[in-house]
Amino acid sequence: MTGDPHDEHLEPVYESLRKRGHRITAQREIILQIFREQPHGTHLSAEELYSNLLGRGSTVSLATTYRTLKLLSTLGLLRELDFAEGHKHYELKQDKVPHQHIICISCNTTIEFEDHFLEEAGQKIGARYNFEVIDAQFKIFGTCPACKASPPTGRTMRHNKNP
Amino acid sequence: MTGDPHDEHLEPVYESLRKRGHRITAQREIILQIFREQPHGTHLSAEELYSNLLGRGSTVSLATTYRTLKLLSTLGLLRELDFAEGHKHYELKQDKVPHQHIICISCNTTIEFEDHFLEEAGQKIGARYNFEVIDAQFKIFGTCPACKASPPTGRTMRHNKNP
DNA sequence: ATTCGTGCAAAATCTTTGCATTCGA
DNA sequence: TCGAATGCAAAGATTTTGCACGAAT
Repeated sequence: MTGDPHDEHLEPVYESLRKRGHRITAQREIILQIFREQPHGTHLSAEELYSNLLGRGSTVSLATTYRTLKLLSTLGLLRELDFAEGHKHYELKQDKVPHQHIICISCNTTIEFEDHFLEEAGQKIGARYNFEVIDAQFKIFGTCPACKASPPTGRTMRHNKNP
Repeated sequence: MTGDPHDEHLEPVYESLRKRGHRITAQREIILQIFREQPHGTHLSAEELYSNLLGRGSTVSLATTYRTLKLLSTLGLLRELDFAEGHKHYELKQDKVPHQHIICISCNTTIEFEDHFLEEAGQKIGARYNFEVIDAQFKIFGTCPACKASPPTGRTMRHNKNP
């Protein structure tokens, strides 16, 4: 994209780390790399990221995976998303317009959409309360067309867990 | 408020339960009762609700507490809120304008605000995708004025857990 | 009478942490 | 060098579940 791949450490992402006294380790680099490779809008859970890491031969531990996700989220480099599934998801925070989510509480399907107004609203409202805004998330929970048509089962519904 | 307290079972809340074949049990009643008694905007975690139950002599089990919270959320009677603290919070869904939240990722303080536009936006966007909207949540994560001024510690920050 | 809901306790998930070692600045 | 970061394994926290009994319709 920018040309020289060795400019990496000059990227704002690494600046954010350095600025606050955090070190740039191989583990943090590869984790950020994985997020960069994801199609825009992809959100990974800690386990998914960990599997991806193992898949490419990395020896990053699960503990470090969690620690890194938390750190990067705190720094505002990742968005921490919660779809009420019992675990969190993370995605790289782009400079572009962030997207928001619609989540089906029956099948967990998520649909993404962009909305400039919501972004601005987050900034404005945060400013109103003197908050330093890291991320604004708009989430719509409901039932998707498919699940409206055919409920999971006739009886007590259940979220998809281990299919 | 309305007059006759025995109209309870005619309330829309109970209608929602019956309508879908769910029974009205003493456990569900007392849990709903507790939520009704909370000041508007209060959000309880499962454990907080459970403590409240025990406090008033109820013998509702923690398992039922969880099951009821999930059921009532699915029915749209409660809002399930996630402030990235590792556990969820619930609040009674009022007919009034729902409020949204600003959360400090450092001290976990939450501030509430209302915004008519956001409510409408949730409905409209959901409709655009043919979703049956149960709840729309706008959350702003950031650092509150106090924490901006005095970071928790000089070193690695940590969320408040068991003070 | 049925069928759903509950309680109990065990289990499953997800995440965090203490400590010794390793590594980045 | 020297504190920050990591790996490992164990612990913690939160939520779910199987089963037998009790309750609501």
